[in-house]
Amino acid sequence: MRQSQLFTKTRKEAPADEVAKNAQLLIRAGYVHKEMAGVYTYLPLGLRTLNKIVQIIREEMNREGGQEVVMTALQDSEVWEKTDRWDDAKVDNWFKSELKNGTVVGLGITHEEPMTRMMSGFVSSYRDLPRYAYQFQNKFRNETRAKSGIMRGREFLMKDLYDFSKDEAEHNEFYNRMREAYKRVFERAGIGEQTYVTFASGGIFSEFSEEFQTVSNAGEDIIYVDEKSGIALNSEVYTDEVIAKLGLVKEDLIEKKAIESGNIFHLGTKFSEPLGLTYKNEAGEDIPVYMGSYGIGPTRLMGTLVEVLGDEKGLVWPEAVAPFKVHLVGLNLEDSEVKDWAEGVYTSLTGAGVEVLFDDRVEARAGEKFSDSDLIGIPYRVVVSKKGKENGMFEVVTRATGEVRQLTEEELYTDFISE
RNA sequence: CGGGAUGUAGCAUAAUGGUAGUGUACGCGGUUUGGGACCGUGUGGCCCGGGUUCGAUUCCCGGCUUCCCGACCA
Repeated sequence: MRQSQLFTKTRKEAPADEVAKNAQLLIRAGYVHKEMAGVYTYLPLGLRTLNKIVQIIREEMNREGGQEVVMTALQDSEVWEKTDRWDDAKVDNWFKSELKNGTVVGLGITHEEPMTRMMSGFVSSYRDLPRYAYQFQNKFRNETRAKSGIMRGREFLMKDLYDFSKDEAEHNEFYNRMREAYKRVFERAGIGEQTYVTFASGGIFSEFSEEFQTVSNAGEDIIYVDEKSGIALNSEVYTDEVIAKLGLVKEDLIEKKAIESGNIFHLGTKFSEPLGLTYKNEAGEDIPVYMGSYGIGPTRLMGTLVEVLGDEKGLVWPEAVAPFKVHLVGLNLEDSEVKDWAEGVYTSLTGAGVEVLFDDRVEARAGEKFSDSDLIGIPYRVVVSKKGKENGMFEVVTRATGEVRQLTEEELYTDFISE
């Protein structure tokens, strides 16, 4: 993509109404646009990154047998009344509205209910289980206080997967696979090292749920980490009893702030029973389906990456989620020879399938281009200039480390295309 | 939802009971050209409603907005 055609622009100053690092940098770099408190639009660069995150998650879900669907945002209140999650006294963050005929509807806060009801049309025998369905879908939550930029919004993208298993053992087997899948997601997104599987309060079907907590000062949660074992506890279950049960020693636990970047949960028959999702076993008996839920918010994950990896100059994206792999920065483009050379490199790289953002702006000065490049945070900056043209070299800068290399055109192609 | 702030140009800010200045961005002219360079010039603005007042962007009341602290976050 040519930067001269990109409709977004960078800004030197962050908006006064954003304090969160993620919002400041993402807005300055032109990745997101704030519509309202807690509601952000994803712009061309931001959407590319968001889609990369989504794709990583999708691949890992598919690998474990997940089948992708998209459920509706608009929700029928009836199904939620059956599980007693419609009443404002029970769940207070619904956006509610009604149809012209008076039927009461809401915008989905999560999708256990409709997913369970929908599956009841397809599951009737033990032969139909287990099954796994998931989606990427915008959730709406009428939070009393949106904050932390894109980390806690009123409308946000969520991946939610549900497992439909015959019994607890079958569910647990899948749950364990999901834990590993989640680890792979965070690893691939570039924050595996900072992300801990964390014990948290469970629910009626299990003592614990597990959260994926990414250590960051921007976090809202307090966790206690045992660095030797890599086990962590959420402060909500930080008791002597739990510590002993997990075989940990209190003195070894280090308190840290962390962002909840994912969650896996045992649901048991909490939804299948009230919604009538049962199957016939081999003896012909009706048995409620045993369920679990698995959530990751791609938009929150994007914010987490900014919080954890961004520096004073701007965004720093891991290659796997960067909007482009290469930021081709053209200097001295008023010189037609340099321009032709830069265009040739752009054509060669893009022709070989390399994602390139080409800063082809003729009027912008070098300093501005470098600052923009740092802010936008693409992993590799390739500088084409008159100086470089004269000795046949490109300057290649790695954004994350600041490493600078001088490569010939051939070395450049070897480096970026061969893999 | 309780408490505290806030609202001036696309963005960031200043002053002011007599209709507002600066930076940046943007347009034009020129000098520059590897880290947001410079000179000149121009366009562009007081959240909404009510009250006080000869006169309100300014003071008062209400609303809304946004932010912060707390509560909440299934």
